[in-house]
Amino acid sequence: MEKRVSLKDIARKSGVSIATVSYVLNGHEDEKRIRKEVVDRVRKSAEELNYQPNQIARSLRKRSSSTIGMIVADIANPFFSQMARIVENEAAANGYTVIFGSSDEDASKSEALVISFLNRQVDGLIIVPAEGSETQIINLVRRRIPLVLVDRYFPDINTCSVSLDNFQATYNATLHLVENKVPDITMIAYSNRLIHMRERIRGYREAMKASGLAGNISVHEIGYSDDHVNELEKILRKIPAEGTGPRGFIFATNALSVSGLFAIRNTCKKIPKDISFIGFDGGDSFDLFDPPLSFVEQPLGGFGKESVHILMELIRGSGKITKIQLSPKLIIRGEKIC
Amino acid sequence: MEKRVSLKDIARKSGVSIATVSYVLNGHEDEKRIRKEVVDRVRKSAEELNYQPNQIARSLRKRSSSTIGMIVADIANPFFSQMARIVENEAAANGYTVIFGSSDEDASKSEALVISFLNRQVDGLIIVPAEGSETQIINLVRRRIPLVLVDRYFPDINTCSVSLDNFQATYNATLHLVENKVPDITMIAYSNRLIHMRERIRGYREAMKASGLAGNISVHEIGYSDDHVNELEKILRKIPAEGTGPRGFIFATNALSVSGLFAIRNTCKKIPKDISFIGFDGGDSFDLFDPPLSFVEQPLGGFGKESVHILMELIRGSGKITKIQLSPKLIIRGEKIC
DNA sequence: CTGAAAGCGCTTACAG
DNA sequence: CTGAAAGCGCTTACAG
Repeated sequence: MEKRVSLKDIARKSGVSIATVSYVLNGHEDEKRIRKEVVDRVRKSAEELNYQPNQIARSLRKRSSSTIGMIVADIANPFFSQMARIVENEAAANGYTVIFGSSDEDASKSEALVISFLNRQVDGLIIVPAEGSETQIINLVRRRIPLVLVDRYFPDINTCSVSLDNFQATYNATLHLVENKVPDITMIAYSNRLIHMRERIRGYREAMKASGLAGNISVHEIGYSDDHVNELEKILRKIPAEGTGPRGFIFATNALSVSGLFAIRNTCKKIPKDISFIGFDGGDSFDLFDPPLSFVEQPLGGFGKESVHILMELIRGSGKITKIQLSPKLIIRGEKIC
Repeated sequence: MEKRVSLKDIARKSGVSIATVSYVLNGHEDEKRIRKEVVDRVRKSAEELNYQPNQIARSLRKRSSSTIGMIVADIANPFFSQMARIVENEAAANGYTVIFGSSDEDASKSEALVISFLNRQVDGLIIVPAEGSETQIINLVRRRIPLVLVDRYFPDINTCSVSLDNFQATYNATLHLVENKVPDITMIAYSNRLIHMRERIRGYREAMKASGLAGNISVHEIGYSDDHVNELEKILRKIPAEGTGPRGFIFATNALSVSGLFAIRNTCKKIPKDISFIGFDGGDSFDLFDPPLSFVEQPLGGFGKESVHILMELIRGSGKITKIQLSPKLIIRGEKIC
């Protein structure tokens, strides 16, 4: 690589000190009362030399890198990559760059990323916490690292967080099916202790109870590393061929919803005749279905914007702990298009 | 944030100089012939103080940040987010962190990202170049910045690149339809001067000519910012109701393929009865279709791995320009599942 | 065997 | 109005 031009080069070229150049280029010429003539000379030199500041040097000196770290479960997953895109834009609007990392829902991978990001002196972290990552989160809180948890949080740890009202999400979804005379409703979830999953399951259970269907409660918790489609096919095959109507299925995540669609297709069940389907998050697969499928919509834009917004406040020094819970929207569809 | 422990703290605690601590912690204790006893003392202190190196300071001194910048069109697009994930993993395996940015296929946004990343002293760049970004790429080459272009490249600019054999991809796809007695084949592409698009279109054209179907050549180039689905619906509605068989459609990108599926559904055309469909890249939407849809498969893993691999070589100082062209795979499916 | 010292490229409190 | 100087936390050529 070529040698880069530094403040020193500009200083030499314009016959002033490095300090003066720094003041001018950082817009402190007024408070430092630099002569207009000098200001112009410096600006011109910087322009001519095509000066670009070395952010690393600046970061070291300012003890702030204008970088934030974001840890998601898997950046290849559309739910997270869409969120990442919004975070990227919001951060850029605030003059920040984002480093991303994928934890694969694994606490030790997550910890390695946290350490790597902190060593790179990120100014703050946005984390989709993995199961079992309580210790590392507590550690961050203790060290007063600006931190926002998103999608999930730990009820016992006092941190900023942006999450969905997960209880309401599945509660509403369940009620919707009940109102449509679907009494046999199964919830498909991950076997995961994290709050977002527990709340989604609880929402379903409470709605069933409230509808007098406590006896029909049926929750399947699938392991993260299981063969989802295969597990779901097993469940679907157990449905008696002649029932009293469609059987309801509510899926607790987008990945499970899509696996559900595969299992339904593979077992030749039909939506809506055999199955009343409610997925989680949107996606082309839901929209392309005819009739388009119903789902719980998550406010992705809100997740991204709020988390950056809160993090910026924390970085600027407000010690305020903000916990935001966004409302889900139940998108109901059913009209056949063709 | 708490004050971090530095080499100085360890030096004081173990009663040696900062230099010695640095040597020990960087594994130079043998070549510097540090006494075993001192080595142990330093290691123990570092451990006890829970020392974490400040990468920013190290980067400034070493003039290398162990960070690479990757610019894609849109990280929210699964094609790019999947590639990003592989790049993340490969880079991590080499001790590198990745900063991502989305250009939205806009040369000026891309340039802003390039500048921002260089100011952050990235050691190299992996770029999915936007249309019209030749100048900035030439600039990078001139400055000898380690650089790998991926997905597309500029034939007139001598850079490392990893791309698909795009000509072969659509050539094969077209021949496949011809062999299946589908003579009326339309190519749906972006109106874009970039090589990957031109080659995909050329592959189709040449295959048509080679099959004696030059008279049937039909290419639709859709603007990036147009309403794709709407444009495609217009095209589909022009197909005469009673034809001599299905009409072939080959889509030049994944986004276009998915828009195509929406347009087909919206106009109530049926695959495979009315339309022989060949998409680009995989995806749940293709797999969920019954029968599953055929498509040109891109070696995403290869894109990610090769680009990081080549970039690492460049960073290590090999001046070798490597241009890799990966082979597409035509995935043909058609058996109805239900 | 070990350390003093220079220096990476900045910013900023302080002096004049 | 402007600059000398210290210092952010490291690495490394050099001296002894």
